[in-house]
Amino acid sequence: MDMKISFPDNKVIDAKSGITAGEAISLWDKNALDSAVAVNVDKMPADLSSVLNRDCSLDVIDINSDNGLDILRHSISHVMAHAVQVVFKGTKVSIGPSIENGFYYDFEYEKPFTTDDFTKIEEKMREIISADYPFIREELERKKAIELFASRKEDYKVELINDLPSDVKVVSIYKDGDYMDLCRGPHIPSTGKIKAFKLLSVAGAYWRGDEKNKMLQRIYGTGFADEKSLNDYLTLLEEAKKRDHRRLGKELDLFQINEEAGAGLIIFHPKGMMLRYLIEDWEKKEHLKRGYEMVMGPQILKVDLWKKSGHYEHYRENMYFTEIDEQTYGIKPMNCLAHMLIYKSKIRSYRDLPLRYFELGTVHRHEKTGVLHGLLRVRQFTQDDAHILCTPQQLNSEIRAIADFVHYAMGIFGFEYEVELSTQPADYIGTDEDWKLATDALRNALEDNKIEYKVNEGDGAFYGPKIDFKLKDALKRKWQCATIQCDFTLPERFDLTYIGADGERHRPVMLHRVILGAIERFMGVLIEHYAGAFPVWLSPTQCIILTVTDKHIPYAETVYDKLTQAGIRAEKYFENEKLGYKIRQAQIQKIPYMLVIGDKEMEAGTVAPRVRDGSNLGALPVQEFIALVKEMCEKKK
RNA sequence: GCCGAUGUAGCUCAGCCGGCAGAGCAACUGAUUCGUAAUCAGUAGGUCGCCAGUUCGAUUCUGGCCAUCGGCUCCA
Repeated sequence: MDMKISFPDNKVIDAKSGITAGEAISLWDKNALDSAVAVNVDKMPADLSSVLNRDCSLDVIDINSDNGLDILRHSISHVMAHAVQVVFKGTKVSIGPSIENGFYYDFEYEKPFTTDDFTKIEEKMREIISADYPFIREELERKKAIELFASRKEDYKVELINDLPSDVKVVSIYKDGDYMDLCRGPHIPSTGKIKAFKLLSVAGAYWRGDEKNKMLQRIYGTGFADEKSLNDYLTLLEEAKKRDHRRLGKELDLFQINEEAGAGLIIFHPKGMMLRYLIEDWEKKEHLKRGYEMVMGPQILKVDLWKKSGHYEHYRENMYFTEIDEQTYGIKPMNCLAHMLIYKSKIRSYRDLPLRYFELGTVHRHEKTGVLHGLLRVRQFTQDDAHILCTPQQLNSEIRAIADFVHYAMGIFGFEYEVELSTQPADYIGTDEDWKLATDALRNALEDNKIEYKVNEGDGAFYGPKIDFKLKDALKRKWQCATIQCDFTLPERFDLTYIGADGERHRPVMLHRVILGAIERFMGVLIEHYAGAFPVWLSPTQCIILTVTDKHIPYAETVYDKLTQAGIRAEKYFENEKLGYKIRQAQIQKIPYMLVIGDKEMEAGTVAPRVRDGSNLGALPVQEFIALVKEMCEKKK
């Protein structure tokens, strides 16, 4: 029986029913199979070995495509599980998907795996690869599959099959050599197709991601189409390590986290504080331009107020409390409460709205020890927080204005970001009706303004849904910085009202929002983003003056004075060292400009700026250099 | 909080299967006065994370705690 198979180039070939997808592909293009890992049959992914018996369209999944790489990595995870079960008898397997940049597999084994075990596992993997076992797909009736995995004591697999929806009658398994795994597929044709892989790390991971479940051992690894791509990736990891903000924070003398002071608490050194000051100063001005008013609330507020807001009930675990004169106070984990009280201090008219209260508010949250991470996850941090109280009709334009603000701010720093809409979580306050209103308000604002977003179900704050802006750092990790949260509940709980045009009392809506998020976290991301080489406007030290010999010091002093008088952040480096040494030191400190002062400059009354990138601006009068730096600051370069 | 690893000089890291603690860089002193990524010599610097236990003796072995790192869970 003949059938017609079509390909993406619109070529249609006739083939006998019963040939495999792989055979069909080589009939179409004899070279296409070389880099093929799987195939889409009528847009559904399938193995190259899958048998065709009706008219269909085929589309090769190339190893160099994102999809192909996923399939390759997933197959490598099977090979790793295979190897682990051979090397460590009695290991139970659970799940092993491909992930961004690699794959992992979760195991249960009596003893902890260490990175030293990787050598043995990798060796066994290489054996499996050179044996070139084909990946063989088999379909089993659900009950049979349960029996099969139960007989092999693979409890996790049994649980997975049991939990499949009841309409699933048949499951697929894949075999390579004497290993078998429950798997949807597809897989690469055989283990020999694997050319480049490496195991990277081992870590604990809860079964099914639930902390109530047993903790399994997760081995992370990665794989690529070829050795070179793998090495490029490993080099990239090394480069990323070099721009780790914790390392740069030390090297550039920006901040410390001191064991004696406490975990998750940042101590800013002069240079780190200068960076912070520059960011905050810029940000305050930007807020004032946009109709925000600066306010400030206290660090601690009586516990009853936290009960009123719902924080006590829903956020207590993350809060610190203290006793003063037999009264319990909560140390603020959020800034909204004082802002509510400011609103309530007067009778408000619809003409007053929107009110935009802005505070660089320092908050404390009791984060679990295991999650603390440099500047990115801390216990005390300062948010560039604002609460906007407005009428429901004003929501849309306010949200738009915030989204524009975020876009502008991210542009200044050159960050890419993605937008997510997070909806009602399991633990929440307020009515479902208000939640719907709030969620719709956010969604409509996104849609009206044609902002692309994805939905994060159940990820909202306890008092309202939110729009999250996730920016990407050097390691391509996504960090939540800006967020907009829509809240109908707190105005209700605090009985906030305004007098409308109709003379009646109405309830305002509140938007919580941050632009940079936490200043600490933002700085961490910023350090990695710039690899410590801050643009001129943000550099704690903008230029460093290097003397060639001691006799140039008096003139260098006059240059230093002119620069500092002009508001340029300059440093002296007049030590008795060779120029090359000083340049090296300045280079390591990533200072934007080095001003070399020698005979030529002294005689001509100039400076010779060497730029951080190694280029040279030649001799410039000091005033000209000052103008240049000022222009850079003006342009936020 | 959970799993695993780690904690030695300001920094990066050796070392110790129980017997006086080591290097490079940085710092300090001196010599050198030098033109675009490391001049030479010398000096000083450590309760070997903290607290117990075992031992004649613990930085080393054991236990607890603290902190850090890689993840999980949670989050700005």
